[in-house]
Amino acid sequence: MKTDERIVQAMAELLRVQGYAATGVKQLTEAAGAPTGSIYHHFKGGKREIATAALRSTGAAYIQLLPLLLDPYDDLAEGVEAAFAQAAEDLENTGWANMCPVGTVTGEIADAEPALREVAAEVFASWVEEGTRYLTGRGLSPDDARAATYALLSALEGAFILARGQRSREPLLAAGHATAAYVATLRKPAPLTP
Amino acid sequence: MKTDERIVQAMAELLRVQGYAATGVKQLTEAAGAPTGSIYHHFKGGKREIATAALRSTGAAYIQLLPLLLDPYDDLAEGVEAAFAQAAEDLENTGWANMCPVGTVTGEIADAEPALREVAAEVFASWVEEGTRYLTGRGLSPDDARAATYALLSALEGAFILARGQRSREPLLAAGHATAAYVATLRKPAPLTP
DNA sequence: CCTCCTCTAGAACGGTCGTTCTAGAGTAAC
DNA sequence: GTTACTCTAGAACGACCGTTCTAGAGGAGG
Repeated sequence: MKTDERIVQAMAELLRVQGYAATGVKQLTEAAGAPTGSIYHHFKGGKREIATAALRSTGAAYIQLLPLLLDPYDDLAEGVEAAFAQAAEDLENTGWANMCPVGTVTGEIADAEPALREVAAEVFASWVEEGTRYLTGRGLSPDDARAATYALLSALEGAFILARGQRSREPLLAAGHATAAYVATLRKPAPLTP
Repeated sequence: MKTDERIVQAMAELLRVQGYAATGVKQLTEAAGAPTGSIYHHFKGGKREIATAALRSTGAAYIQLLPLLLDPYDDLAEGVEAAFAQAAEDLENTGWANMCPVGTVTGEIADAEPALREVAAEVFASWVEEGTRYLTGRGLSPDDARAATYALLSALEGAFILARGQRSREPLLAAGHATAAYVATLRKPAPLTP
């Protein structure tokens, strides 16, 4: 793997675990196995530029999980609940460290780092677009699909925070169950027209 | 207001807007109108101790909003949707700055600051306890009430992040609608026993 | 008046931050 | 061998961090 890719990946990992402000360049040099000189050679913009690259890269990678997780389930609601359960297991297996770097960073730097906030907004927007497309393909109306994507992402990001804080799967399981119940109401046939 | 209370309140405000790592003691002295000496006189534990006090104080204050927001609505689902809409309006009116300090800090420092993480976990636990009690009082079974509280908190915290990142009410409105739809399914009469 | 104590005030300190700078290793072309 | 260029390597730098320290202001009790 090329050095610049190693740097971006290491940054993504660090952002996911400890956020932007707490991640130092020195720590990044160790995690990426590249000294300061290399880092600033590849990324003249320094820490901020690397973080934006990491957020974009994460954004592209995570959205691919959506069909991967939901396609196996004929019943969409069932798939949603299973996806949250999977996330809960992953979180616990990594010692409650794994989270979504985009969510972590957004909460932290929304005001102090406008450039990063904008990149996070872009990533969220791409997720919503992709999620809407996918759920429309699963039979939801475009409006319902978009709202459901927002609801699903919100529940997931929020449950990550609670689960991580409490070191418990319960928030993720409860949020998954709730989101599944909500999605199930959307798939019911429209009420008969009078 | 006493100096120590001013300090805690200023810290809560700063945590809400920019998180723990990005909040400096110097900034706190300006926001609280108290010099360094006063701060360390009142809080020997320094920044960390003030942050824990701020989280606890916030935790106690926010949970009081629950009955305040939901009591006026006979229909629980309707109340939930209205509460999210209210949150969306507040967020926009403060220039997308207002968030929940507990959520912000938890995402940021879950690993780097174990003491703070533990306080956040306590606050979440108290919210879950109080929310479960309230929703049980509104007619839900204890299990449903607890799950619904987790789902509601998760959706709210997550939607805050998305809304703040995108500077849009849409995530909060979608999450509110979804949570309301889920709550509505819980209030339906139990299926007839065979 | 003096004494005692709480709290204010901010300068000073060591450490760490993100970044820059200088030096050299490696490699390909000629 | 020489040149040119990319990338590695880490020391050095100023700025700022959280914390500690010294000094004094302001009252309360005698």
